[in-house]
Amino acid sequence: MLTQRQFHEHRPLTTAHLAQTMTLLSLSAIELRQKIESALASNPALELLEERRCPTCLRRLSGNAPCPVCSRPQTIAVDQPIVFVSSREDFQTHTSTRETETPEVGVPIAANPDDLPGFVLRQIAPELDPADRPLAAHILTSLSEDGLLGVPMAEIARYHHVPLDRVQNVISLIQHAEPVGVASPSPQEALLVQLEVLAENHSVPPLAYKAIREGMDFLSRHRYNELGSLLGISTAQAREIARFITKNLNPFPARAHWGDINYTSQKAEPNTQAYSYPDVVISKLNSETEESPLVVEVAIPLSGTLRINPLFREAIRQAPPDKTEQWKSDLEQATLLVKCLQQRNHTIVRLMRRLTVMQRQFILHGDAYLQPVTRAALSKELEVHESTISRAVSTKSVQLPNGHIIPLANFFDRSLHIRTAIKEIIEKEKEPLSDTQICKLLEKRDYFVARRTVAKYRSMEGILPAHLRKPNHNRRNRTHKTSQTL
DNA sequence: CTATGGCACGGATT
DNA sequence: AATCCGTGCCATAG
Repeated sequence: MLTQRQFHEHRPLTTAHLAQTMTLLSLSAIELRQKIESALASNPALELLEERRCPTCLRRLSGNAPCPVCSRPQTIAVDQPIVFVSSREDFQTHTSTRETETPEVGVPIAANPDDLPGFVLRQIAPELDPADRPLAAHILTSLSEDGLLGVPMAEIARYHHVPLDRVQNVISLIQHAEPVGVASPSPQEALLVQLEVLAENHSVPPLAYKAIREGMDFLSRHRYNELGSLLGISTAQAREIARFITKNLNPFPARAHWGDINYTSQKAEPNTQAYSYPDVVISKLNSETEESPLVVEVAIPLSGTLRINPLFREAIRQAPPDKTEQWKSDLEQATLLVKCLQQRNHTIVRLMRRLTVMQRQFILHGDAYLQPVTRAALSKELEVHESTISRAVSTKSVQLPNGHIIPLANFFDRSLHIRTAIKEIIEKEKEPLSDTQICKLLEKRDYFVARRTVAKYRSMEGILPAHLRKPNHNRRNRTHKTSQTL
């Protein structure tokens, strides 16, 4: 049990406090913004202090501390990341200046999270027949919050007096822009488009298409045995497929990101989570050199610092008698919120500091270098309950120095590095290698997994068993990068 | 006999 | 407490 900090408030409210800390911790930056905004609106004791920028690097800072990047000690160890809380989303100003120069080229991460239509439009502009612009505009403004097409295609066609297939063409163009699958009429179609795009650069389980096309119903309900019999495969295999799909595809393109998807959350949750909005941004202090400390910015989606309005604290003494109770409780709630917020940030900062040290290689060099770390181990180190880590990790996404945005949970993926290693081995193999042989090769790279597991990963990646693979003399070279910055 | 896939158990995660 | 994931054991295919 963590005794955390003893708060010197006369009313500690420990249970309420703990409960709220938990909730706040599990909120992503976007959700947190809503929460704070509503608190600000309803509680006069809260006050949003103006944002403060570091005079040198223009980072937006939270609280009163000096800019941790610019005021760092000269002698800073390379493996010692600089971790701090930063107060608004547009870190992009200093990490990527390209964006402002060429707005046509959509760099996904730099998008304003509130402007999905414009973001997509910029990407497709070069390929879009100017005559179709109104169509595209119409489509993009009719998107639902999830990024699906809210109105029937026929309606759009009728409205503009154009043939249906022309609308279809525009939609198809839009679907292939980031976030892939937007403007699909249904989650199902969004998945299909994503799968198609994914298949260009990766191998995908061949049955995934059929699973989505025909087994969507089972898929969304986790009815794996039914799905299995539909596809003519075992339940376990069906689960593999489903796993692949949930892991790599997103039925609601405008939602968070590749990764965690809620098939079940069909309930009208006002989840306004914008697409690709990182909760944490990791960059290199000096992006030129290889040996450079990491800079980790934990996002607070507000421009400024939240605090208790000191005037309110004063005023409460002379409150009109009928209001004292109300004001008191306002003040109480406000302090609670602020404290919890601080604690949330504190926890995340500690978490990220430890995590970035352990996963430095992964952050810099990609999937193959991911260290297997369990949440449990980390929770022990940080002396918090494991569910705390779990909550903190599962809802958030991180932007890596290479610009990719991934779920923070990926930092704990126990199999990713092995899977990429297996893919590499098979890419390079001359003759088909059996699982056992692959297993041995993995051992040489210090990856110790059971032979059985190799088989699983292989099928997970949609790679056929050895006896069904072709001898690989001139297999296509793996020069495809997933998303070149164009 | 070897290579793989199915099933089930136990630890990790949520 | 329910679910997911890596593994061991066994059956089956070649």
